[in-house]
Amino acid sequence: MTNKYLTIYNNIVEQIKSGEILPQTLLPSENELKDQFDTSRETIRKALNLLSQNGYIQKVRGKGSIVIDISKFDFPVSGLVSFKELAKKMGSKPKTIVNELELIKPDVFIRKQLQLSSKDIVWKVIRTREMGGEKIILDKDFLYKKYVPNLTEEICADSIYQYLENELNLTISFAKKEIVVEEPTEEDRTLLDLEGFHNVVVIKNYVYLDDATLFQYTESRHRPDKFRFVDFARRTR
Amino acid sequence: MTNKYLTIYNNIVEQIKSGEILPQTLLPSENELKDQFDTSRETIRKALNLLSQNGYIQKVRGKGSIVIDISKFDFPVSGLVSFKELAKKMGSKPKTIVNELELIKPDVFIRKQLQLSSKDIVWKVIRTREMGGEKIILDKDFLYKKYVPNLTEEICADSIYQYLENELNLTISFAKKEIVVEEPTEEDRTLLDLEGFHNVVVIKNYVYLDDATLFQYTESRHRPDKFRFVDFARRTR
DNA sequence: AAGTGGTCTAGACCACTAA
DNA sequence: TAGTGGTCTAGACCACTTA
Repeated sequence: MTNKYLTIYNNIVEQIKSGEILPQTLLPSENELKDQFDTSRETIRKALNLLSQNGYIQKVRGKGSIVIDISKFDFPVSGLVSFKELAKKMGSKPKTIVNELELIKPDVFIRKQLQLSSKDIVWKVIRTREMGGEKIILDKDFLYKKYVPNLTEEICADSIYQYLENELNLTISFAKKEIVVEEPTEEDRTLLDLEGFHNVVVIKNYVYLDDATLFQYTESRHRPDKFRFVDFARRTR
Repeated sequence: MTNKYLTIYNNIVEQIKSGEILPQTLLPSENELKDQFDTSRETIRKALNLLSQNGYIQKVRGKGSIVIDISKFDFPVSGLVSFKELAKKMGSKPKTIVNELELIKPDVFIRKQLQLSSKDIVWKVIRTREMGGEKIILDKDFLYKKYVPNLTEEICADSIYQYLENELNLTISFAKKEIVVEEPTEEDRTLLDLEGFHNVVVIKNYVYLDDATLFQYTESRHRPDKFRFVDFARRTR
C-alpha cells in the first residue's frame, strides 16, 4: 500500500523518534511540508492530524505544530499493555493454558452481553496466561458460533485472534472496553496464582466485526499488580 | 461558532439518538448527504469521520456507513466516569474536602514527573471526595507555580479546573493517563473510608497546556468498588 | 457496471499569533 | 502585516462491494 499521507506520517514519526526533530520545537509549516513532500496541503494536514491524534505533536493555530517530548513516557502511546509485551518485559516465556473449550447455550448474562436469543450457541473458552511461572491473567471468551464454526485447543493455545483474521477472514474492527475492579471469584482463586491479592482487575471487551455486528464478549481478569493501562486523551472542544 | 461539519455531525448524532435513524441501517451515502446538506463531499466526510471516531457509525468501503447500536451501552462513550457523574448516580451530594493546600519544593518523584529543577516551586493540593457519606476518592494535585500564582481553599473546594480555564485563561489541551492498582498508603488509609479494601486504583494524569508544556501532575486514588473506566478503541490498520 | 467510501489536488477564505 | 493553522470547495481517480 503506497499511501501518501501515511508515508509522510511515518517519515515524520521516524524523524521525531530518532531525534532529528527535537521536542518543543516547531515542525516546518504546512506550506513548507507541502513543498518538501511535493503534495497538497490537505494531504499534509491528514498526516499531521494523525501525528496529533497519536500524541506526537500539538497543533496551535497561528503558531505551528509543536513536537511533544515522547521520551518522557516509558509506556506505549495508548492501550492496555498486552500479555506479550508484559512477558517480554519480565524476560520470560509467556505460556497459555487452555482450561475449557466448549460449545454452550449462553446463560442470561452472556445473552445480554452479546444480544443473543436463547437458541443461539456460543463458544466458551477459558484460558490462563502464565508468566515467570505465575498464572496472572484469566481470559474468558465467548464467541458467537455462527461466525466461528470450528475452534480447537491448538488455536486457543496460540491466538484466537490470528485464526479469526487469517483463517476465517473475519475483520475485527473495533471494541468497547470497560475496566472495573472486582473481588476474585472461586474460579479466579482456582485458576490464578493470586498470592494473597484481594482484587482482580477485570477488562470487559465487546468486540465487533467489520459490519458492526457484536460477535464476541471477553473478560480478561488480571492480578492487580501486573496490570497497567495507558490512555492518551485529547480534549474535545 | 458556525462550523459546517460540526453542525452536520450534531444533526446526525441527534437523528441517531432520537431513533430517527435506526441502528444497523446504513446512513445515506456521502454523495446523497452532500446534496442534502448542500455542501462538498470532503465536508461530509469530516462529519462522518467524527461520527466514526465517537462510536456512532462504522464506515465500510464499498458499502456505506452502518449505524451502531449505542443503546446497548449504558455508559458514556469514553473516559473515566467522573466524580460528579458518579455522585449523580448514587443520588447523593458530592462533597470535596481540602486536606492540604501549600507551596512546596518538589521532591524527586514530582520533579521527575513534571520535569522540573529543584528550584521550581509547585502547589500541592490534597483533596478528599465524599459521596453518600463515604470518602472514596483521594486527589493529589501538583501544579507548576509559574502558571498558577494564586490558589485558595475556596477554589480547590470548587473546581481547580474551572479556575484555570476561566480565570487564568489557561487552556488545558490534552493529557496522558496511566491506570494502575496499588496497595493503599498510610495516607490513603487515613483520608479514605477504605472499608477493608486492600487495593486502591490509581489514575496518574499528566496534564499539558496549549503550548505543549507539562504543567500539572495529578494522582486520583479511588476505592476499587467505585471505579469504572470506559474506552472506545478503534483499530489502527 | 453502478455505487460506495478512500485518497488526492489546487485553490479560496477565515481566525489567530507574532513581529 | 505576514505567516500560521482551520475550514470549505469542486473536481478527479482509485479500491471495493453488490447486483
